[in-house]
Amino acid sequence: MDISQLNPQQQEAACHGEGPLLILAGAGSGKTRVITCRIAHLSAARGVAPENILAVTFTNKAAREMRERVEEMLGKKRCKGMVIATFHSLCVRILREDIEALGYKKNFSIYSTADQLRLIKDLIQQVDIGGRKFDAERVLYAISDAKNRLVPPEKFAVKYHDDYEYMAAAVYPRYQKALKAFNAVDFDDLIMLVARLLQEQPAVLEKYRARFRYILVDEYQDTNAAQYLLLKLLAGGHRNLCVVGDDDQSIYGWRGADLGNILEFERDFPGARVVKLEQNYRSTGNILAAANAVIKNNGKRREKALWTADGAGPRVDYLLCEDEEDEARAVMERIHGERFREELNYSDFAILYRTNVQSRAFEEQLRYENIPYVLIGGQQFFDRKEVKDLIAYLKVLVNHRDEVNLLRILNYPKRGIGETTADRLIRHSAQTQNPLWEVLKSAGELDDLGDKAQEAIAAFVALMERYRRLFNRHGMMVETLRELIAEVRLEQEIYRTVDDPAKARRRVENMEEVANALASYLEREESPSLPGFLEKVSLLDEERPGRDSKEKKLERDAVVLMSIHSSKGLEFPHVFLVGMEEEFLPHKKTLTETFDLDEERRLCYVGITRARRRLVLTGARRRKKYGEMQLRVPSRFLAEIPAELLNASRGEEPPQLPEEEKDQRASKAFANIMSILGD
DNA sequence: GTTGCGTTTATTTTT
DNA sequence: TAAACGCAAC
Repeated sequence: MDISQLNPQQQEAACHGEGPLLILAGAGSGKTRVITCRIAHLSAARGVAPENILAVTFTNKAAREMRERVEEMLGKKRCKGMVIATFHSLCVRILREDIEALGYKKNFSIYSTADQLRLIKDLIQQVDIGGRKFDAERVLYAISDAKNRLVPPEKFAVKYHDDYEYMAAAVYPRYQKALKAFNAVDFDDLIMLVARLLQEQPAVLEKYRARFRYILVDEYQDTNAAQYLLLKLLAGGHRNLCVVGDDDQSIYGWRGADLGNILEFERDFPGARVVKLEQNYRSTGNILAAANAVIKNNGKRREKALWTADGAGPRVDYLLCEDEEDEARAVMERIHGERFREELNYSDFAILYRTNVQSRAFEEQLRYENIPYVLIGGQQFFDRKEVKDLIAYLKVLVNHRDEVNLLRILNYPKRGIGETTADRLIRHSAQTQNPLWEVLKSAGELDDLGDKAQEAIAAFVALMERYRRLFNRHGMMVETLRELIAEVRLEQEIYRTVDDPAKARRRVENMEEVANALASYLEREESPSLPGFLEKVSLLDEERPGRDSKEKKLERDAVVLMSIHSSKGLEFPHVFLVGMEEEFLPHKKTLTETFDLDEERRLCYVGITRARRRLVLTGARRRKKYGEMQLRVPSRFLAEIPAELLNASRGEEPPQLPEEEKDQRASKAFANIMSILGD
C-alpha cells in the first residue's frame, strides 16, 4: 500500500483510527481508493484481523471491485475472512445462520419482485374492495416503502386516505403473514429482519459486534432507515463506523434512501470526524464549475465545491434542437466529428437521459448511421418468463413451503392439475391450516378430487421428491437440472406456445443459460449447493446468466446509452446529457406529485459529473409525446449554469430565464390581462 | 386455452 | 404512440 499517493485529505481519511468517521466524497474524488486504502491500513498498520473488518456496498460490482483492490494491496491470504459484501448478501449470511430465532427456517426462499407481485395480486383479490381493480405494483411499492421505514404491518397508518393506502393497509399484514407461512423473505425483509434480529436478540447482536469491529460503508447517502438501524446496532459498541458518501449524489430517495442519514451523521454518532474530499480527478474545470453551479442551488446539503488541478478545458456545449430526430442527428454529428478528430473509440461516448423512452430516437439514428451501440437497462434476464419458470422449480425443491412458486409450476407444463383442482387444494390448505405441499402429499385421501386429478398430483409429488434427492447427488447438479428440464418438457412447452420459431429458440437458449450459470457457479464455489446457487441468482450476483451484463456491455467498443441513474459511479470522456427540458429533468412527476426538485437537481449533477473531458447538453424545441407534438421548455437547470461556461450553438436562444423572473413575467402577463378585462 | 379487441397508462431500479 | 392488461368470445 502506498499512502503517499493519496492527497492530504485522502490520507487523513484512510489513516483515521478508532471512532466514527464520515468521508464526504465528491464525484470523482477517489473514494474507492480511500476506502480500500483504509482497509489496507487497518490491516497492515493497525494489525486488525481480517475477520474483524466488514465493508458494505450497495452493488455486487462495487463489492467485487473493492475486494479485488484490497486483495491486490494486501495479498489474498491476508484478506481471508474479511467480509466485503452488499447489504443484502451480508443480511442473507446472517439470516442463514440465525433466522430461526425469528421463527423462519434456514432454507427460506428469497422472493423476487415477480414473486412478490404474484402474491400481492392474489391478496388484492382476497381483500376485494367493491370489485375495483388495483395495480399490484403500487400496492407493493407502498408496502416496500413501509418496510424500508421500519413500519410493521400493525403500525401502517393511512395518511392521505387514498384507496391505495387502504388497500396497502389491508394487504400488508396478510402479505407478511403469507411470506412467513411460505418460509420466504423479500428483499426488504432481508434488511428489516436482520435489524429486528439484532434488536431483539442481545446474544446475536453481541456475536456480530464482536465479529465486526471495524465497519465501512460505501454510498452511505443511499441508506434507508432499516439499513441505518442495522449499522447503528452493529457499530453500537465500538463505534468504529466509517461511512463514505456524497449527499449531492443521492438519487434513490424514491426507493427509501434517507438523505438525513448522511446529513445528520455527527448527531447520530457524536464526536465523529468529518473529512471532505473535494479534489476531483475526473473532469475538466469547466465541467466541474457547471456541476458546482447547479448543485449549489440545493437547500439541504453539505457545502462542498469540487476543484481540479487540471485545466479548464473546453466550455460545456448546449445544443437546442428542433425535435427529437434533430437532437439525435446532432449528437451523431458530434460523435462522428470528435471521434475522427481525437481518434476516439465509440465507447468513449455516452448518451445519458432521464427516462428510458428517450433512448428510442437515438437508437434509430445510431442504427441508421451504422454506429455500434449498447443499451443498458431494460428487461432483466430473470424477468423472463421461461427463466422464472425454471427457477420456480428450483425454489420449490429447496423450500417446499414456497407456495407462490409451487402454484406457478403445479400445472406448468400441463400435467392434469387444472384450475378447479388447484382451487380445491388451496381451499383444503386454508381450512386445515396445512401447508399446500402437505395437502398435495395427502391428496389421495381427499374425496372431492377425481381419480385422474389424484393421480396427477401423486405423480407431481413423486417427481419433486425424486428431484430433491437427485439434486443432492454430488457433482451432478447440472446434469440433474438438464434432466429436469427434459422430464417436465419445458422446452416442448415453449415450442408449443410460442409461434415465432426464432423467439422460441431464444427462450430455450435462455433456459440453457440457467444451466450454464449453474455450471459456472459450481466451478467457482468451494462448497456449492442448490440453495447457494438460488441465493446468488436472487441477489443478482455474478452468476447472472444474461450474456450481456452491464459490465460486459461496457467492455464493447460501442456508444453507451443509459439512464442517468444507471450511470452513477461511471465516467466517460464524452457525455451527452440529452433531453434537458422541463418535464424530463426535472421530471413531470416531481413537478406535480412528489415535488422533490432537489433530487432532480442531484440527478442533473450526477449526469454532468460523469463527463471527463467534454460535456454536451441537448434539448428539443418540440417533441412527439404520446403521439402528439408538444412544445418543450428548456430545463431550469440550464439557467443555473453561468453563461460564460456555456457554449450555445444551433439555437440562438439563451437558456431559459431564472424561475423568479419567469414568475414575474407570468404575473405581469396576468396583470395585463386583468387590466384589459377590467376596461 | 387461445385469440382478439378495447381500455388504460406512460420515472428512475444498486438488491 | 405503443405496450400491457383484462375480459369476452371462440
